[in-house]
Amino acid sequence: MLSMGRGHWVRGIVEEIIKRDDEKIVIHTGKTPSGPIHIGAEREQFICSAIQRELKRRGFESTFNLIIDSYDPIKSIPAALTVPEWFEEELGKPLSSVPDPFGCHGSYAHHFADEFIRCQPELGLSPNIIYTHELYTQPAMKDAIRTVLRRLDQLKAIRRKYLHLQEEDGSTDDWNPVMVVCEKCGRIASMKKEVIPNRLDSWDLVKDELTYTCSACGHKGRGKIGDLPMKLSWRVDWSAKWAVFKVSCEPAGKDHCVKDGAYDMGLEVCKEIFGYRGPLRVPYEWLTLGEHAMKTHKGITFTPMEWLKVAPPEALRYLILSVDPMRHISFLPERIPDIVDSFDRMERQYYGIERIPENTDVEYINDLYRLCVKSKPEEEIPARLPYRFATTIVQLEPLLGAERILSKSAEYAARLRGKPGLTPKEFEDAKMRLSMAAQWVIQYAPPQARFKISDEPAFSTSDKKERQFLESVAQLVGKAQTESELQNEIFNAARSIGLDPSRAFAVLYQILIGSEKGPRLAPLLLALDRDWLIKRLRSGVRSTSNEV
RNA sequence: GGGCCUGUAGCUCAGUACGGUAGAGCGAUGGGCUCUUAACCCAUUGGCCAAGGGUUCAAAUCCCUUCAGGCCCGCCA
Repeated sequence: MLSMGRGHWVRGIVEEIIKRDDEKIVIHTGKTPSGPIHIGAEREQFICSAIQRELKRRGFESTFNLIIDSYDPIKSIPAALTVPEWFEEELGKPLSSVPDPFGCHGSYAHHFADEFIRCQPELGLSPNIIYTHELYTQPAMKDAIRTVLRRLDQLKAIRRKYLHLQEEDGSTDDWNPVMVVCEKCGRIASMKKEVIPNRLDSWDLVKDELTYTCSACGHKGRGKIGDLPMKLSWRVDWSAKWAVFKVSCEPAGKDHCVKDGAYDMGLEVCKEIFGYRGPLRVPYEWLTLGEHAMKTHKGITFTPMEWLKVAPPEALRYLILSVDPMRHISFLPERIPDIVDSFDRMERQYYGIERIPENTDVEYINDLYRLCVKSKPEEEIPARLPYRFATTIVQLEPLLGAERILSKSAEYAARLRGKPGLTPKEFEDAKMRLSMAAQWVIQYAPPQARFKISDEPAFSTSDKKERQFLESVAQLVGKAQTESELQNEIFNAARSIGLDPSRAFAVLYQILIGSEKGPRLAPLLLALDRDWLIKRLRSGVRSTSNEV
């Protein structure tokens, strides 16, 4: 996709949008809050965000709406969710009128939508939020319902074509796409074995009246189109919103973009029934959790909120926006340090302090960086605490304490940029990365990335020089030392005994953390309780002297 | 049955729209650094570009055919 001077893929999309010459540019995206909304949904959000930013860069204003499909019926309860027994009764009601099983929001829809929405500003996104249960009270949507009923035969023909239904004349096709929320039981569909929407029995467009039968409780109702709570079914609903909002562009997952799929049919309905040409389609592939697709209903999810606990928002934007929409992204939480470090590298390239590989489009880097930062790039490159470093030092917290971890980290981050210290903003960033890294270590770090001081030494030596060395170090730590003195003294001790320094360090790490390598030694030794440390060092000798 | 995506170094992937003879990061190995913040620097190691055929002076790139993996087409983005 990228090559010399071409820039980011979003440019191509934006060019097509501009070519449409819409009066107003409206970008849409939607999500059904049927359960926890996972990180894959952010792909659509970020694509829209990127489009909006690129439009702005070219001097075009645009509107970015996030439609929450809160009026859809709840069809099942996600496996990962524990709900009260009586929740079965809620199936078939609009998500917006199902109670929040956690009790903290006004409805089921609000609970899950809200968690997602609250993450959006953190991720550099600021869509207008539109709930469909509110949208459907608007006159424009009521009109859309009237339009659909007026042109029902034409609509049915389109539907038959896309769903490959046999009957040619449609004489037995009594389908209609208008669903009514039952005044008696509150359901919009029954969920017994399959989804059976509440249907209209009759309608009178002159009187603006209709009758319906509830498929769940059997209630027969009647009322004005303007008064009754109702919605259009899926593919027609999508088109209606396109037409009502005059949507210029809406990305969609590959499932909807299949030939003769929902998007194709939606566009035709939009054009033929509502008289609007419909949006530019931007198809995108899925973001999977390793090998597996995320499935809300099976509880296989990773949510934006979980991301924000362990990694910076820019890195998520980077993960998603650095990949062509039609390419599949395989995400694994274990790889977060790679992702953050890659983002940092790109940042350094943007600011010209890291070499850009040959054949790489500089414009692409520039575009991508601007799309990844939350608002605008800073004048100067911010000093960053490398995430991988953070994952290491944070594991020393039980020994060094939070304060020294923080000061060490700040010092290190500043030194990497050749600065005397961090600005308050950079300091906050470093602090944030430390807490994220700490959380990552707890939740996602693979075994080789973890270490800790073992309670019992897992190592002892019978080598004479090594034993002598350990004794020297035990004596060294008994004296007051600065870090650099101690570090040098350890080297000197090893040399004077004739022990290879790298071996000497390995021995110490083995005794302390059961590994060949570890964090810088002197600060670690000084941070430990002195008596404990001396005992530990000598234990590495004593246990063998018993054997000998 | 129909459609989409992917297959390039141990790993993650650039490079494919406009063909010019394979790159990056990570890893691994070796070395350096009065000697380790798993740092840094240097070097080395790495690939029949899934397979076959075609077009061409020239193919990872275009065309055709296979194979493998993933996914979608019943309101899951």
